[in-house]
Amino acid sequence: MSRISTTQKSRKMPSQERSRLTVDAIIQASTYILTEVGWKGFTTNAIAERAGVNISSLYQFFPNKEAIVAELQKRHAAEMSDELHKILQLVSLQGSLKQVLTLLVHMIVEKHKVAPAVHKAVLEEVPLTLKTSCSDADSQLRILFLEALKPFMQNVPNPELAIHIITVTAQALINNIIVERPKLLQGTEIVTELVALYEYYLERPTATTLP
Amino acid sequence: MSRISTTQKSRKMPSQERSRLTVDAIIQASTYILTEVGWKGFTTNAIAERAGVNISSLYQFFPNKEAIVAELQKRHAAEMSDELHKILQLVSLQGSLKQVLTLLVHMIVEKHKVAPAVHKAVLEEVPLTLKTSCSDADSQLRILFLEALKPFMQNVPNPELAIHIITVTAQALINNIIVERPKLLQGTEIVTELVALYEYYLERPTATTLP
Amino acid sequence: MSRISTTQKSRKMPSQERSRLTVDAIIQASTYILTEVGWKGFTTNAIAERAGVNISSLYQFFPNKEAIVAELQKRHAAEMSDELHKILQLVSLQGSLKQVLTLLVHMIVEKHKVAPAVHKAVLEEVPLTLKTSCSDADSQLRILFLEALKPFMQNVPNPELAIHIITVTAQALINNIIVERPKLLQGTEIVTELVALYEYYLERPTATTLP
Amino acid sequence: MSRISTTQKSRKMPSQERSRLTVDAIIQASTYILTEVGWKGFTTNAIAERAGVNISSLYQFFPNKEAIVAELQKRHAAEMSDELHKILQLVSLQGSLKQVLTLLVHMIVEKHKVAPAVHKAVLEEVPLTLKTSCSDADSQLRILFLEALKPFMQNVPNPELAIHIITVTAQALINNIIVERPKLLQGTEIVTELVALYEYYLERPTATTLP
DNA sequence: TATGAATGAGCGTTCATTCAT
DNA sequence: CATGAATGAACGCTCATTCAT
Repeated sequence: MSRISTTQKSRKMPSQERSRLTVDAIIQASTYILTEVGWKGFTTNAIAERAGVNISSLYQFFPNKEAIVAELQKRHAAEMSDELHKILQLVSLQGSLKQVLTLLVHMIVEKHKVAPAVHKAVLEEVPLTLKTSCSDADSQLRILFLEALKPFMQNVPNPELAIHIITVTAQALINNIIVERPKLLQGTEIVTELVALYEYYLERPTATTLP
Repeated sequence: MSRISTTQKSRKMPSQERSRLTVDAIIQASTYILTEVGWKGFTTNAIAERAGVNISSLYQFFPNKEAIVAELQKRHAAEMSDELHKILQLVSLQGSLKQVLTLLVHMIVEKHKVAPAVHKAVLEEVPLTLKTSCSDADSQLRILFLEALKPFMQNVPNPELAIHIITVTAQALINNIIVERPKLLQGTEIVTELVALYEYYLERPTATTLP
Repeated sequence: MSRISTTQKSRKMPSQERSRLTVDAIIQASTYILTEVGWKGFTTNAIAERAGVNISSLYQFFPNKEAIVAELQKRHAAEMSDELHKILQLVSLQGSLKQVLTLLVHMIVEKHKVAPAVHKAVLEEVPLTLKTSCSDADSQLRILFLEALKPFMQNVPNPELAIHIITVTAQALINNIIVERPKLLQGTEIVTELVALYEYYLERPTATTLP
Repeated sequence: MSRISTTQKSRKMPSQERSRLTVDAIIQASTYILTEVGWKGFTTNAIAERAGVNISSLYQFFPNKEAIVAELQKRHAAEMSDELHKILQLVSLQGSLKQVLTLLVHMIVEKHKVAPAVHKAVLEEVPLTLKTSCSDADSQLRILFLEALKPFMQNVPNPELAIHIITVTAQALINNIIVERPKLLQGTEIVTELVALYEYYLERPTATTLP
């Protein structure tokens, strides 16, 4: 399965104000189509038409369709990352594990409530084969999480793995809830449950051993 | 988003043995293409060619492409379900929570190791829009889990939600590990961690309350 | 400059009578467009439309545009080859060099008169990069020429090269005349000249040496 | 002072001088692309980018793509012509036919060896439909050839046609050899053969008649 | 019934060329 | 004037699906 590198010759970055608008229109149209129509309708022609720009203009700024998807993901990840960043720095040095966890989980859930459509679309519609590793944003995020939660860990043999498990499961669960049980997002139950899930996982009474 | 009815009944009940073989050939070819080539190569023509059946024959047994995907997922889910069924019945009445959890998680992990390609393909390649809710198989499974783990629960306000959380997170985590850290599957660490994650989540020392 | 092999997976050969007609229609339409419109108008869509077949049908029998060009050339070369074959076998064993040469050149010229449009189109319109080596037909032809003319050669150091030179120059000259001086084809002058050109080249009075 | 002159320059001369540079850059870029990439990559945008000039500037000096091709051919033809000019004037009045022919053919071959890439590109990549008749350069050249070789002709009924035949066939053969048998260019065999071909064609023992 | 042939709709992408600043 | 941005018109090609034998 040969894949063309997504980051090939990224077409000219817009230098004039005019083209900045064009690029924004394309991104906006892409977002709209992905969220409202889905991946099947996510065609370059449709995007250009919805953006009100010529298809060739689209290709002047994005070398191919994948690049649009990548940009979408990049922007989405950056948004999330920024916000998390701020909050993490605020809460990291104060409070109990439960308090910190509550804040973190609450924040994640809130973040997902804000733009659930985009989030869902990026996560659900884009074929996983096209997903950029997001490693930059993700790994940075995990480092922050690690630093914020490490002080509370007890008997955790592999803190980095624990953080990995937490972030992956939290993301997955919230996404699943968005899709399958959206009403749960409106209460606090889901936050409570996730805090409960992770609290004792990090503060283990004794080392976990197989009997 | 208008969707064409996905789950029309398969046009023809394979009453004869020949039909059964044809359908199997199609399913087998579909599986091969999905795992070895990916969703992009998953075209009805390609499937028919690989299956050695005429494209029209394919459409005699499957009303459209989605039906093939649905059948694939159905078979895959059924396979998993069956196995889980058996094991769950074996272990449900004996041992401690940790033992039961260990067995369950170990089993899930093992199951994923056996056919990771198919699993990954069904999970990663098929656009989520096409994913049948799998509610039949899944909900049955969750009932089994619920029955197996309920006796151990302490201070769990919503057992059904807890099971939901466990199954969703476990699936997600294992899938993530298959994709991003496949080497972890070879050791027992991941099982240990998941057991640790769920053990105290189900046997909570005291009711979880926000301070 | 990477080239994709032209002879990749040549699509299904037509087995039914119906598709034979389709292929013929495509070839005929291709010929028409190439001769009457030129390379610039030689698009697969135009060919299909002119042929009265669906564009997809075209691609059912030709893997890509190059394959159509190749088929065109193949058929054209085969036609020429066949005729030359026959005539060469007739004249090879009788007459003087001048007579044989006259027949050969006359035949080539006549052949070009018959289908000058196709010939010109294949030779002039198709970018040389797409020209198949034609080695099969051409080399066979040259072998025939060699056998027919070798008995007459005197003091020719490299008969095979001489044949190469003769065929290449004859082709080129006639093509040039078709394009630039078509009226010359109507008289016998051009035949006379070519015979004169080749006659003494093959029957050299003495070995050619540099003084 | 220098400032004034500079201003003057930048108003008048330099604009012409600049234009020249721009045109040269375009021509140079065109040559590069045609030789190194081929006709398929020969797009106005690519040319402008490679030349380091804006696409609109390109269209300020060339009304369309064809004009670039024409200029390319014109310059190439002029180059060849110039050189031939000089040599022809040198050799025309001395030596035997064989000597003159040898010099001429040798010169043509050498000329092709020098810039075979450009030559080949202009000849092979440009669709023949776009080829300018080159009549200016070519006909001038042929006149020179005619004057140089006419004194040696014996029993040649149509000297002008003979020259036409010689130039066309020589060009074609050498081009063919560049493409198909480039190794032949390294020896003298090809020169010898061409001289042999033309020598007796021009000095015919007796008038050529059909029996 | 099983098969080869057919097809409409559309996709991603390009390019020669022109506008507008 | 020079430049970045814009654009219309295609182009090569695919695919899910249906027809006709």
